[in-house]
Amino acid sequence: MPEELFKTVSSSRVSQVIVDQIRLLLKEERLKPGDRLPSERELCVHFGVSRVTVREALRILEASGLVEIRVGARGGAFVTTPDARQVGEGLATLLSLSPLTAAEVTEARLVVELGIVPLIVERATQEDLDALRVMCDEHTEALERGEYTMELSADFHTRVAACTHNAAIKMLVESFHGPLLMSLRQAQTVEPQMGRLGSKEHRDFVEAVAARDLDAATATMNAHLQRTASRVKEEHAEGDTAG
Amino acid sequence: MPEELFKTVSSSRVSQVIVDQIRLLLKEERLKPGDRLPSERELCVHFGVSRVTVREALRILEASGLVEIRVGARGGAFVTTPDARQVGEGLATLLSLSPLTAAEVTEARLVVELGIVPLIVERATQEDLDALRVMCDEHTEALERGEYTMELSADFHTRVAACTHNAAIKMLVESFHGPLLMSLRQAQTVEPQMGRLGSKEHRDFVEAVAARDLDAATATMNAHLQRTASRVKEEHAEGDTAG
DNA sequence: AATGGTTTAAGGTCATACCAAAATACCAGC
DNA sequence: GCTGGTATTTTGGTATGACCTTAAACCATT
Repeated sequence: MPEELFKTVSSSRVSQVIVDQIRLLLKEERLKPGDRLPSERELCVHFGVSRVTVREALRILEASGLVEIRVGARGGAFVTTPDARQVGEGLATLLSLSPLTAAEVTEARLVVELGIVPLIVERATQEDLDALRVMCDEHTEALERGEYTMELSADFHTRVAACTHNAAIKMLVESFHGPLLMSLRQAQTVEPQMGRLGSKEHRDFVEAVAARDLDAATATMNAHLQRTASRVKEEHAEGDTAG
Repeated sequence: MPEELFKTVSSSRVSQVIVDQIRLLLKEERLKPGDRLPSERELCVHFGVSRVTVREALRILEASGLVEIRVGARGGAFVTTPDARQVGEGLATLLSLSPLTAAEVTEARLVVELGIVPLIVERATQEDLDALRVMCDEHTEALERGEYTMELSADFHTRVAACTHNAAIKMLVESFHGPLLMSLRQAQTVEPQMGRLGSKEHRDFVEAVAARDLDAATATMNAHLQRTASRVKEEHAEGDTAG
């Protein structure tokens, strides 16, 4: 008896069916960001299910980052505009719970951030360069005041990624520097000389990009990232995999 | 009156509080993959809330890919082992709804898959090479039978990424080739000569890696990816950004 | 005009009941 | 003794209906 005759009876949850329907509407753009779904009670009669079921569906959609739920009059479920921050955050959440070592994530980061240097050298606009230079100045000042944090460094790397003018890449790098993933790395405080060196490398990189000097830019970024990587490794005392 | 006296009362959702608590247990590894949470009714009395609330919390955790819910006796919420497939899927869901163009994603993919070639050349084991060769043979056969699909190609790239022996990178590449993201790209069917050429490039790449020839491996992969990229671009008729 | 209460629409929570599915235990029949 | 069906129990899934909280809008008083 060919068992292909019987399609796996998917007695999936009613709430899941509702989720799928709404998700489909989103995909087909029949629901656009900012739109408001009917109220829970309206959805009940619309789908012919109880409010509990509708609410479960909304919880799932909310957890997936597809809708945002506001209470009060004029409240309801609103389709969210999917921004990079959210995507990166969701990614980071899963990453932080997956069995990845800090060394692995750092290496992945190294590949990406080094791989995009050619794009940056090629595409960075004057605006990009100005913004980066301003950032470097601010960081120098923060350093003087002893207020230089990893977060500032992360901001720099994120802004650099934006120079590719590729939203996917920007998103990727942002997720590497996301808040949740940052907590993975213990090195929140930066020793003064460390920060000073890192800050100088940032500035050198910007100038190399400004000069459209791919080799110099790559070399600078490479040295910068390798130094960070080795720090992560020694912190975790498992620096025996990489050659 | 100094208004700092009053701290903003945060009356977040009860279900969210429960989610946070369980998430914390996961993060602290007091709950490990495979563990089973108490039944819904037990959680009710434990948290002192109603079953509806507990269920909403479970829906959120389930949607986040942290637990899996099974029905029946001995059912309940089980902590999932976070695997790459799941991570990639969640990522792809958001990506497919974010305003990323296929061209952008393709470029990001190009950066990553090209950037990891040095790692692969350095780290690929004999097992890796054997597996890749077997894969190439199978693909050739599939090609003869006219059964060569994009999925097979995706499998190859995923297996290649695994040669880095870095779970983060493997996960990243997998997410690029995930099922949902695949649906973004229309090119599901592969024209015979296209598949033949791609398949040959796969094989050339493997041999270059086997010979530990970084330049050849990079060049081969680059050509292969560039060809794919240009196809995506022409399909979307917006190939005017890249130089 | 500004303040403060009231209405109203919406989500948030609770309690109870019943249904469905899955694992187990048990029991009849061969 | 083994097989196959049936009952029970455990657990999630759904439905109702009620009540509370929030936030916006509306209105009345000063």
